[in-house]
Amino acid sequence: MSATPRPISLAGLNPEQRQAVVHSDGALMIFAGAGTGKTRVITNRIGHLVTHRRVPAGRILAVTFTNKAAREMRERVDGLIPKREAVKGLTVSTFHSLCVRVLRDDGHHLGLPQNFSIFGESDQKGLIRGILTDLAVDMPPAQVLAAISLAKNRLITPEGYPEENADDSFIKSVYQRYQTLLAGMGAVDFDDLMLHAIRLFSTFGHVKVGWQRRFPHILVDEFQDTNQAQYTLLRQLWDGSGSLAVVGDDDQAIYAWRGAEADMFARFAEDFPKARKVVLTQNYRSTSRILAAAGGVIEKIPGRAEKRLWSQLGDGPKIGLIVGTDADDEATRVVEDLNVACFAGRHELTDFAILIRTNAQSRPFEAALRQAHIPYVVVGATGFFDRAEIRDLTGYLRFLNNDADEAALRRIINVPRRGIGAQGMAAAARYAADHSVPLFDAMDRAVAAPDTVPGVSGGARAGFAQFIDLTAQLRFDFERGDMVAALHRLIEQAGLKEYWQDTADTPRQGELRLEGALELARMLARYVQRAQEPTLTDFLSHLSLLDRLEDDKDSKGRVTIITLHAAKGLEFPNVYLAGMEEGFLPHTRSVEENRDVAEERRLTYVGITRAQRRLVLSHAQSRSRYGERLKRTPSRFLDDIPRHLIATPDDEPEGTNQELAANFFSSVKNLFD
DNA sequence: TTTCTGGGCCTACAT
DNA sequence: GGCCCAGAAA
Repeated sequence: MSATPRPISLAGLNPEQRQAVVHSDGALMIFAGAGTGKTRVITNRIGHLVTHRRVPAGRILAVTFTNKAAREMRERVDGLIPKREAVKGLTVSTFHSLCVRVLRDDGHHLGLPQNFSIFGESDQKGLIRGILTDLAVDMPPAQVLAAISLAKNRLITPEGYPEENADDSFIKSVYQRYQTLLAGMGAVDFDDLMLHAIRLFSTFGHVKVGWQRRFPHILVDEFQDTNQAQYTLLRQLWDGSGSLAVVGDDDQAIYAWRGAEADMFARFAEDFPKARKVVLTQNYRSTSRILAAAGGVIEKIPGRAEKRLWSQLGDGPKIGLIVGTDADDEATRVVEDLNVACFAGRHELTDFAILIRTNAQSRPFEAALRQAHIPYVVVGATGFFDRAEIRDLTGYLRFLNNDADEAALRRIINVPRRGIGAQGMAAAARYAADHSVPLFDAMDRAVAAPDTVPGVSGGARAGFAQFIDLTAQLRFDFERGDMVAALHRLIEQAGLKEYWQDTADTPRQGELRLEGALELARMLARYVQRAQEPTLTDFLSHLSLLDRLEDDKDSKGRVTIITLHAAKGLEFPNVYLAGMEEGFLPHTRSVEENRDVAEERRLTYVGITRAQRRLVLSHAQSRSRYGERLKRTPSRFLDDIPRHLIATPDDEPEGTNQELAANFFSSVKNLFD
């Protein structure tokens, strides 16, 4: 037993923050405007529970939006409580990670195998594409998938899916079939993680009670972006003993398209009428001008609950406005400004972020930064896991973990080339469907007894045989021995290394692929070292649940390019909000679909409030798309920012000429020191 | 006949 | 980078 740690000090907190931290049992809502010290409140609340109220850390669950946020929160709690042991057993995780844990432990009650696969977006699309092909319907899989995903986030089962019109009935039938296929493969998709956990808790009371007892104290970050499924899970998980604290900012709700409800706080207040309310309004991040600009944009939302943020950080510089003739010009001007500001203000490159609406916007900025020899990171763009070699390797790992995982099997069956094509696979699939056996069994039979599976050519049969031998050997390697060594053998001996080199466009690309593969091997090695009981299943879960924010390079000494959605929760001294024009903010899709532009307004608000000191808005007068030149108009939200906050060409930049000159000479001098 | 290869097209926001 | 289609290659 560890000695009781010394109670943490609450001296640095303002009165509202302190209320939120020391609130005892029951429901608690914390309205935390941008930059008002939300994470501080959560971590201090955890610290307070542990050190003042002697709650064992293992009884506390903190739910965050991303794994990255979870890791940061854990680190901050560690920093708060010097006695490490006191926080041992604390659970900080995302909803999805928590559900994986629940389902690995207790999913067998639902008939879910312990080694179930987790399907990502491309697996889902592949599955849907297959169904649509079977039904001879020509339709983009993404559209059907979006409908299914939205239904799941709203807790609508295939049986409960509406049949009001032909479209609904069609989606319903695809949805039903999709779920059957997933179940047959021992697989769940991302949304299912939530749904299955909910079903598990509602069907098996004793399982629910077990988890409830485990976490009497629950804290939820970014509560405004919780969807119906997540909220339901939360309500199942909390039995009313202990405390349930939800923290968030309805002005920063930007995930309605993912099934988050318009006003989660209102729902919470209805469900827990006795909930204590705390509102945090003192902003510790931004200058008054930035807050005024943000306020101008957000205040226009009809029916919004007014809360005025204030700060003591002074006016700061005026807000910059950069207008480019086209996307490249916008980027060039932004980078020029960034260069000067970095130099004049004696900033680090880390202090700068370029915020974009869509990933496609990053290209011109990357080009301009490269041209200026300024290092940068694009956060969460084409992720590590989208790379061909990584998908090949994880395909193998997934198949070895669960040989019913058809998506993985199809990915790797002809990698490296084994002479198996569409015809061979179609023949095997036909047999599998006719005889209700898994696809892999059909392949196995085609090899063992060639005549039983019609339509498989000699070449394909030889390929199947080769694949079966290889995976049998690999499975043995992974189950018996050192997983890291087994992965290296897979890369070296299964022909993948040669395959990646041979199919690369340039030798350099081949090298990069091998490096990518070795990076995955290092990730496995790190996992094996850290985990108490390393398993392939568990490692794969970790990989599936990694968020796109996590695989980014260290941003030290680099400018950050990041989407508005991914930037939520972050802050930078200098922020460029790019593409402030109709089409991006608000996005064309939100206008076309006649959706509420309020969410676009909130997204702009999120962008503005990332800035600590200097904010620059930029837009382009035209953009070319598919060779076409499109004229662009400035965003309507620009009109909502009070004119006097925006710098005119006559205004002095942050650094005066003298300062500029002084900095120049001192940096030249540094070169010689 | 089946697999392989090259070129055109397209791509919100993401756990 | 993936998908789809057309034509080359085995």
